[in-house]
Amino acid sequence: MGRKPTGRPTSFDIAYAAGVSQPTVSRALRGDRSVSEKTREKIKQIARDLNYTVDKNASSLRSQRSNTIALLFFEDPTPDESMINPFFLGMLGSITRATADEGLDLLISFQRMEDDWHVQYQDSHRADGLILLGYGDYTQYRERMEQLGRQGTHFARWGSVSSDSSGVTVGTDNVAAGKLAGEHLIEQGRRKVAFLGHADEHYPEFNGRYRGLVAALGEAGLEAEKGLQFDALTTEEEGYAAARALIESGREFDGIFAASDLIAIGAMRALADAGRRVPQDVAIVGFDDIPAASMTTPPLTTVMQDIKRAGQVLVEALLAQIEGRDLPPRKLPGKLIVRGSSVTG
Amino acid sequence: MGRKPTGRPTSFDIAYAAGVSQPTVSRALRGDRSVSEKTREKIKQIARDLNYTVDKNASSLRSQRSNTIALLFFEDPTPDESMINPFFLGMLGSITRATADEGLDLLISFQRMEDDWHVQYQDSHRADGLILLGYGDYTQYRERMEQLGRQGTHFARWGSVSSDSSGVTVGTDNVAAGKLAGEHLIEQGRRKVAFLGHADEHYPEFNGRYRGLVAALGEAGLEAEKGLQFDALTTEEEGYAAARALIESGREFDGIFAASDLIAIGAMRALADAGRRVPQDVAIVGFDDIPAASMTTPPLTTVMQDIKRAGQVLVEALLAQIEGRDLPPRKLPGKLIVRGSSVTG
DNA sequence: AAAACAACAGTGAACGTTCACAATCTGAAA
DNA sequence: TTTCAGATTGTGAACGTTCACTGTTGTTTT
Repeated sequence: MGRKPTGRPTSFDIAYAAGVSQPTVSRALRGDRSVSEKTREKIKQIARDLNYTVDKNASSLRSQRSNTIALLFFEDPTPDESMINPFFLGMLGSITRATADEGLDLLISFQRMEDDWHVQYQDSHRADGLILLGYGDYTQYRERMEQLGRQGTHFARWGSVSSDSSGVTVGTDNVAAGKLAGEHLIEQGRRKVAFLGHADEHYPEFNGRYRGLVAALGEAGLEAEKGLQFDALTTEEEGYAAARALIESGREFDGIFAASDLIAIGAMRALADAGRRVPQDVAIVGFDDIPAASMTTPPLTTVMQDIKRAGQVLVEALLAQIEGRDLPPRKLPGKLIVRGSSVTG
Repeated sequence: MGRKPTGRPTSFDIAYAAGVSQPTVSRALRGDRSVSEKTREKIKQIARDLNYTVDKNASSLRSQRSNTIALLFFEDPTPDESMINPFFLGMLGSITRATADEGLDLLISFQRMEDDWHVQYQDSHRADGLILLGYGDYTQYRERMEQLGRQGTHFARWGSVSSDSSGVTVGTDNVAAGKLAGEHLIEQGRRKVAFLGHADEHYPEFNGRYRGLVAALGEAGLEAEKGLQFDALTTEEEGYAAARALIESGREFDGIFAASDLIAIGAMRALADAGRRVPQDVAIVGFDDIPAASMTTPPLTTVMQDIKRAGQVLVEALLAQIEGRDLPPRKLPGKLIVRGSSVTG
């Protein structure tokens, strides 16, 4: 008689060994206050001895809470699936850390815009909420987000902070950060600053950075030439192409503010190919501070996004939302990192 | 009468609507062959209409299978937690893709060597198996792996392929790959090739690469000078320091094989600071082919590890092990990527 | 001393599946 | 006609927790 000899121990085994009822074991291990210290210690000790761990599935099923969140990367139709935006990879590290600190598990998934199983994550009780990271044309996934909102799915998103109807958004204050970059270039004596990156409202983050640059120029009594803005998505190739277009336009310029580091790196290569010296002929500032930024020659001046804080804030905001108290959108400051690509001497 | 009006639908709701029993719904959606096509279609349609999805927790609890695997990064005590080895980040992308293709969810977690909750993932039924990625002193986590083995935990590991007692190991054929690098340098006319990276048995991967280099030199009738090997872990800083030590040793050298790209990048910086030209004075070859490798000036010649395939093979091996059929260790070939850092003209 | 209240532990059910087995219904074999 | 294998579906239980209550103490209040 007795229980089957095989398999991992359950809370019943612990209860039997401790001489208490099974729910008491559950309460004790969960930290419920209504268990006396003495009993709790005893139970914990036995659990440790028997190598017992709470079954996550049973626990989640009964409590309807998985203590897991899903991190979803949305990519624009990327030709090469393996090449992930390094900035988001950094974010991944930070979010991992933040979730671990909260005792949450993290499920991750890369998705293309076309897919739509993201809607399933919370429905199937795999996760209590979602964190969305994505870039590319904003309007494309605005619709998805509204769908999530309608379903009552909890989610937090990194991106341009605006008055979205649902979910919480956390993002860098792009306008202020762009202004930092502009002011720095102006301080370095640059007068004709080009902007590489999409600047229309489909790309609200880039757009904010552009507006910041324009504002900085304006305050210095300079004018932002419209002809000095060239579209580029955040890849090295597009940065190269945009810089090439800029050079071939024949317009004069002595500074470049690139909407992302990858664009800046591509641009630096184009400048080198065209025989323009960085920083002597052209000072260049990027955005993101990805690891590669410090490895270029010359090292790239850039605006750092506070990735570490970003992860914390995203998780915080998501948890708040899950618990029913909605948080307002949050803007994080950017920080200028001055390196060799923008200062002479 | 009737069920409570709120909450998401369960399989009972679908069963009621379809006029069948609840287990039949489960069978139909699961793809069980013993359900007639007609019934299955009907059930699937209704499920779609009612926006029903199977509850992952209930399913996993009953079936004792979570269809989830956990990806664990082991880091050596890293001062800056946010800086993750870019090579492993690439691997992450590949593993994500592979798990998604198999219909598996992926749980991720970064751990320091000191932690030991990794043992819990399978016990608590969060995951069916583990994939381990890590670098640093091998002996440090050899012990952990044996513990996992004793517990009967399923796991696959990326690293140096050897005769480990438990788990499956998948890795690049480091000796062959190192030989590729050596042969290339020799072809470029280099005769005194230094190796930057730990080369002792505590770091079996680096050790294999070193042995490959020595073999290539040997076959060309050259000798590997022991004084030309300098320790370095896989960071830019250590690469810089190692190259610095090499230069200051006063020994002659005209080629460098770095055990990783990060080391190579650090070394290139040290060479530049010392006024040595790459590739004219010193040809340099790295290992990994991380994204930054193509962005340095000059672009870095390196040995590419087949990341994409690696992810597939790891997942494959793990699944096989979970299903009880153990697979032998797998070695993947490396591929030489020639760029500007090793060829003149 | 009776009543009221904590503090703690036990009881039975519920979460939403999947499993093992029994039951039904077909059409074909005997 | 009887029988039986094969194809479907239904029945009851089980997976291992957590939840909502009920009970039992011992302590404090009036």
